Amino acid sequence: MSGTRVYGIGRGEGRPMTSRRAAVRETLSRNDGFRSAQDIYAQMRADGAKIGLTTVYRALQTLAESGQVDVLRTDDGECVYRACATGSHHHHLVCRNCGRTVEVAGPEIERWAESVGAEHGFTAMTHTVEIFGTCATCAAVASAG
Amino acid sequence: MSGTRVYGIGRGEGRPMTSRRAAVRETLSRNDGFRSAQDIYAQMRADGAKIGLTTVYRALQTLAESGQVDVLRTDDGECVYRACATGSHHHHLVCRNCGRTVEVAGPEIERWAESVGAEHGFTAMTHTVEIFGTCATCAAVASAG
DNA sequence: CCTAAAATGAAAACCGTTGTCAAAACTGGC
DNA sequence: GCCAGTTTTGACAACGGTTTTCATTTTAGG
Repeated sequence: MSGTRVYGIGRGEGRPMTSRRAAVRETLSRNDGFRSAQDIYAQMRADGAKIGLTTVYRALQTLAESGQVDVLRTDDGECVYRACATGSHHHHLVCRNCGRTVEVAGPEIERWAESVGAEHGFTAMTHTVEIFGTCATCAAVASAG
Repeated sequence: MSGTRVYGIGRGEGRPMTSRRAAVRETLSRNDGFRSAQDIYAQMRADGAKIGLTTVYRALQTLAESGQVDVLRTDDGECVYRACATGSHHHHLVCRNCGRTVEVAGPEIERWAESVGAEHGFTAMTHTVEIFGTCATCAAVASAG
């Protein structure tokens, strides 16, 4: 992943970009895959940052609201976040082992979802599409180890 | 939805079908959409059933493990369950207002997910695809009221 | 019946997350 | 620089869905 691309730095999107929020975003963007609030908190503390868990939670949800990071829910109900390279609509191909994530577009999926909904009289459609798999690296490690 | 179709009644799938489990499944199958454990519990108690919340949780997860009901997570992290008419792989078109659910097949989606994964060297792919919208009935009510 | 194994349920524990509230850090005037 | 007003921060408590614990009840076989 790219990692250093940031969005509207210095102005924020609705809310001011405080130092803590910037630090949270920066930490998140150094990560390849989706990370939980507690992961980010632990990582920041390990790096010597002075920040509270509550603030990390708040920063992440602010960033999510403003569209600067993507949110997902894991199977066990945990919220995980990721600083995606693109602000436009996309889906994710996620390694279930290491969390490595590839952003994928799927225009045919958008069309499919729309038509399925219309077919049944539904309107104002939205959808969630995530693909999980084992990435090449993890598969190699698994077969070698 | 059909509602009365049941699966392997009287034998279970891995675990015995106890009276409570049967009651939970029966209650769930009387519902159109996805329902939470607490919904089912409340409904059963309202119907006069003598059952504990813990048992409802356990019954639902047993039924889910054995593939007799489908599980989803709502945006706020709640687990919701549904007795689907088909045991084979499918997706859901869910009314975000009333929960009414239509089961949809999407062979092109399966192919798409598979090829996207392969393209990036991923293996053992799985995916989650859910479509949300406002059903015709709810849209009508909203515009009338 | 009688016993062993499984299921049940009330209450406690869990755990991610959100609310509370006082202290700290910004903000725009003076 | 200093002040009043507002926002942010963070330790801690509370919340809510879910799971665990454990004593009791039910079920299945002899």
